[in-house]
This record gives sequence, C-alpha cells and structure tokens, in this order.
Amino acid sequence: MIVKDGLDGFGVNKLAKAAGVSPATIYIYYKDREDLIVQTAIRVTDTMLKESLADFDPDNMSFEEGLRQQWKNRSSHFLNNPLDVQFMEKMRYSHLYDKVADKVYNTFKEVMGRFYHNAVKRGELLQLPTEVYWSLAFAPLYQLIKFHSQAKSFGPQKYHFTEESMEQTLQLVLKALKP
Amino acid sequence: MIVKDGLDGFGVNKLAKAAGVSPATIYIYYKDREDLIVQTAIRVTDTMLKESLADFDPDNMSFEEGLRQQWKNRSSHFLNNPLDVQFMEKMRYSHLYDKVADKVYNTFKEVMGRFYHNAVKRGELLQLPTEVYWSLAFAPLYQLIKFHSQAKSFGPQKYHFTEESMEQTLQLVLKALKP
DNA sequence: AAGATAAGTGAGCGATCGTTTACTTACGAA
DNA sequence: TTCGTAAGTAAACGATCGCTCACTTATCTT
Repeated sequence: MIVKDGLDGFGVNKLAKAAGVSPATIYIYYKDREDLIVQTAIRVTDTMLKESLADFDPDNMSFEEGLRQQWKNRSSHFLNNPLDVQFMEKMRYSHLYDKVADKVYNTFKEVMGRFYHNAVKRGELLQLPTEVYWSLAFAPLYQLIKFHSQAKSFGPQKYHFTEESMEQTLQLVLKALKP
Repeated sequence: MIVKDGLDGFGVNKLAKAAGVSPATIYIYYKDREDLIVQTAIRVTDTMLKESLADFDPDNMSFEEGLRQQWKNRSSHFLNNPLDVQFMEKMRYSHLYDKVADKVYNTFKEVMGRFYHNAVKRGELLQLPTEVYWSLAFAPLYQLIKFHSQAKSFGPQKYHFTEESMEQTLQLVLKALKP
C-alpha cells in the first residue's frame, strides 16, 4: 500500500483484536491489508447485490414493480446492515473501489440492463443516457438511506427514513422516468 | 482525537511538508489536527455555499430558474475544485462533519427554505417532506458529479458529465417536482 | 540601541501503523 | 508412535502518526 486508501479505522491490529485472533493469523488468509479490505468489500458488495435481486424478475415485471422491488431490497439490506453501509461508503471513495467494481458488477449489470431495455421497449420508461438514468433511478434512494444513517446530514434537523417517504420518493422518480 | 475520523491522507507531518513549513508551525494556528480539519472544512463548505448562491434570488426567480442556477453553481464549483470535492466527500462520512454543518448551514438553510416556500405558494412545486425534496432536488446532481469525479463508479464504463446530461437530468427532476 | 513579544524551526517524543519472525499447537497419514 | 503439515500465536520490527520541546529569528516599542 503506497498511497493512502481512505479507510482508517480498519487497522490490521485493531481488526485482529476485535476478531479475537493474532494479527499474524490474518496474514495466513490475506496477502496484506489491501487484500483483506478488497476481498471483504467484494464479499459485502456481492451479498448486497444478490439480495437486491430477491423477488426481482427483469423479464416479467413492470418497470414500476421492478424498481420498487429493487428499492425495497436495497433499503432493507442497508437498514439491516448499517456497518456494511458505513464500510461501503468509505470504500466508494477509495481508489481500491475499482478493484471491487470490476469483480462484482458484471452479472448484475446484465440483469439491470435487460430490465431497463424491456421497460423502454414496452414504453414504460424514457430512453436515457446511463448516467442520467442512474442519477434518477437510484440516487434519491441512496440519499434517503444516507439521511437515515447519518441522522443529521444537513443542518441540525433530523430526517427519518420511513416506508411513506420512500414510497413517495419512488412515485416522484417514476413520474420523472415515465414517458 | 480519540476515535478515528476517516480522514487519513491528511496527516499533520505530511500537510506541513506539502505546505513547506514545520509541523510545529501548524500548531501555532490550530489547536490540534481535528481543529485544522474542521476549520478547513468550514472554510471550504462556506465558500461552496456562497458560490452556490451566486446570481440566485430566492424571491424573484421561478422554481425552474432558481434550481437551474443552483445546479450550475454547484456543478461548476465542484468541477473547478476537484480537491474540495474529494476532501468534502471524505468529510461527509466523518463524525467531524456535524461540527461543520452546525456552523455553516444556518444562513443557507434560511434562503433555501424561502425559495422552497415561495415556489410552493406559487404552485410551481409540490409540497413535500424535507428529505423527499432534497433527495429529488439535489441527489441526482451530486450523483452526476460523483460519476464524473470517479470516471468509473459502476462497472468499467465511463460516464461523462456534460451540459446536456445535466440539463436533461434537471428537466426530469423538474417534471417530478412540479404539481 | 535594548528589550519584549510574536512567529517559526529541527529534532524527537510516545503511540500506533502494517507486517514479519520464531515458535507452539492440532491432527491426520505412515 | 512418529512425522509432516496446517493453523495459530506472542512479540517486536521499522515506519509513520499526532504532537511538543527547546531554541532561533523577525518585528515592534520605547
């Protein structure tokens, strides 16, 4: 590790103590600290993505049904695994993240791409550049989750992540994305 | 600093060397490393927020005009100051961020609140819970900026932040937020 | 010119970082 | 039973961390 990875708080000695093993034990299973972090992130991300596809059928769901299922899966996963959120958010701003994305998103991209194209073909969804689509379809959800996990993210006021606010936000997103 | 702050890469010795001064000099102007970071983040955030209000008039602009101006100001600021983005993104996931938000967002919140209420009163904007409004009004923009600053944030594909994709995203957001 | 004060420095403190070394234990194969 | 190997450990290595100390230099007052 030549460059800092932006992931302090995940020191090898500290993790070993928390896991109740010797630091040296960690180096039996991982090449070095970077390998430990990348492998863990891959595992966490892979689990999240697999969970996000639960009860999701890209070929036999309307766009609204499919997107709602994705939102439900992702939100419940992150609400149930707040430590994963914390870890992955730090990870997302580390240069190590590329190594995770490269390994993990392939199958997922294929499914989501099919879902997108089916919806466009059925006339339920605008045809959009990928970055525009993602900024609308998922960024609002992640903002809600972030609000919730931080409790106060903008000024002293508290925001709560509820079923209603999620559904309301989803409805607005659908309104934006429908032709 | 008892708990890790998630801001490695900002070591005092390293910053001192980069600034061409002795580490001891830093402690003339800042109480400790945390003070240095918080004060810097306050200055950076304050600058960003002031720039985001350039040519912005919460009382004499339509919702569309006002939101577009905000988007333009924020995006151009972040595109011109990528190091600020990097620093603030790390900061946003540090527990130190609360100290920044408390000091900085007050005047800004007042202006944005007025802008919001004016637009609702004129019937240009849906009345929404704060977290829903913010998730729609700004999260998509920040997602675009993030895509740009990371070059690849989701899989191997590259996304480009262009005037067109920003304007297109803004149009969808407006479509969602208008009654 | 002399003294007071502010501003800055090099060297290094103790603590913690990632990592390795030398060694011990557990266990199936011969 | 003995041997080979895999799994684990305590201890500590050099490097770097945040931070301080003893000291020098620059600036201002009288």
